[in-house]
Amino acid sequence: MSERDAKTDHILDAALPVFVRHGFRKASMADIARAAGISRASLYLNFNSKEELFRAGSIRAHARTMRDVETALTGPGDVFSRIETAVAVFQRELIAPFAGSADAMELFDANMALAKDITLAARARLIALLAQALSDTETAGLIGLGSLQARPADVASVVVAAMDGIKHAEGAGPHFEEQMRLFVRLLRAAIS
Amino acid sequence: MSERDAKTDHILDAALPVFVRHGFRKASMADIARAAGISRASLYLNFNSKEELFRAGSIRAHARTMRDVETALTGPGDVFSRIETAVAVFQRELIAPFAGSADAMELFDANMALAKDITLAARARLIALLAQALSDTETAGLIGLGSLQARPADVASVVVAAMDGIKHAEGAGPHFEEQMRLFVRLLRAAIS
DNA sequence: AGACAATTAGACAATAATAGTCTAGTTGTC
DNA sequence: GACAACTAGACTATTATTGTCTAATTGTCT
Repeated sequence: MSERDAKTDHILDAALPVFVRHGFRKASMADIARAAGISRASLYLNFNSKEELFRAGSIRAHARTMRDVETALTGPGDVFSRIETAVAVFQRELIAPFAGSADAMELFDANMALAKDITLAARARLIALLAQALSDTETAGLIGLGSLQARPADVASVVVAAMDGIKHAEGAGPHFEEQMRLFVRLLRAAIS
Repeated sequence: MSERDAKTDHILDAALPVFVRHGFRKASMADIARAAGISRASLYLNFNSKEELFRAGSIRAHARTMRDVETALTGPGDVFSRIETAVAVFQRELIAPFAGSADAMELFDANMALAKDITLAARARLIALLAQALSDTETAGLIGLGSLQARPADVASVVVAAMDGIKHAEGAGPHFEEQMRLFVRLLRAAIS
């Protein structure tokens, strides 16, 4: 890792809790510079604007998460437990850290305004990865999608949609993993 | 309680977490109005300025705390346990709620700027109450201050100073009550 | 109905905070 | 000394916030 990347990482590490605490709008570049232990001028040497900085943070978080999601899907266990883990990773790394913020809505709005492409691409990739896992497992004869009359990609889409729905349910904080486990049991029963 | 006081209380209840979360400067009147579920215009009908609102909150917190401190000092137990409880109450109600904030320093600064008189009066009253408790106990012959060559008010001042010192010690969050208990044991050993 | 008090959304000007840029000076490294 | 990275601080343009005001709305009382 280059010096430059290390510094970028350090700044983003410092910026994250500032955004979580204050939201995008109220988090000032001065706050972020102070948190990173550098001057405001230096901060602008690394990022041309607050929006670019936020976008870089979103890009890094998505990249890390998708790496972990891939790891989860190539790990041990049957396809259901791997899907369950992958979805849990996606939720834990990309959603939970911000959902706890009082400005969660504003942060998600900022993300869609500044990193919509990244966010949608990651979501599409998650669906594709889940579909691939299902497809491989079906080819191996371990599950059967015939009874559902659905392609792997369709099932993967439903899994991700369910994840979204469970996430958005009220008071879903501690319930997410539990509800997601239930959904996976349901899935397992349907296509095993 | 009049309707007016109930509304005032409701607003202050809503404003407190906003100040704790954002600090005085970044907490806007719009934030507070939203938290209280009223319009900004209505907020200005109840408080003429943000500073006046903050001051009212400080006044209320100090009044409540001093009431609880008095209760603690007239409660059961020997004078040492009563002092320990009283100081713990003072700390828990007036300091701990803000010390947890990321903007703790700014909040204490704002308080000294806007409610210095209230704050110093409460502190003086705490010392006076402790001194009175010590004095009564000495009159009853249960403790002796002679060996220290100190008046009750002097001992009370030292107790409060110790409280401050322990509060300000680094990482004192969970250690406060424990260290304060130790100090009280020390006090007990000295003048019992 | 009509008077009344409390509230609201929204406009408004004055003030303050912030973003982004720039300069001059510092520090540490080759 | 040359160089790159950094810094404090000044600076303007933009944006946010404060505190005030008006007109409209709502609910309450007579």
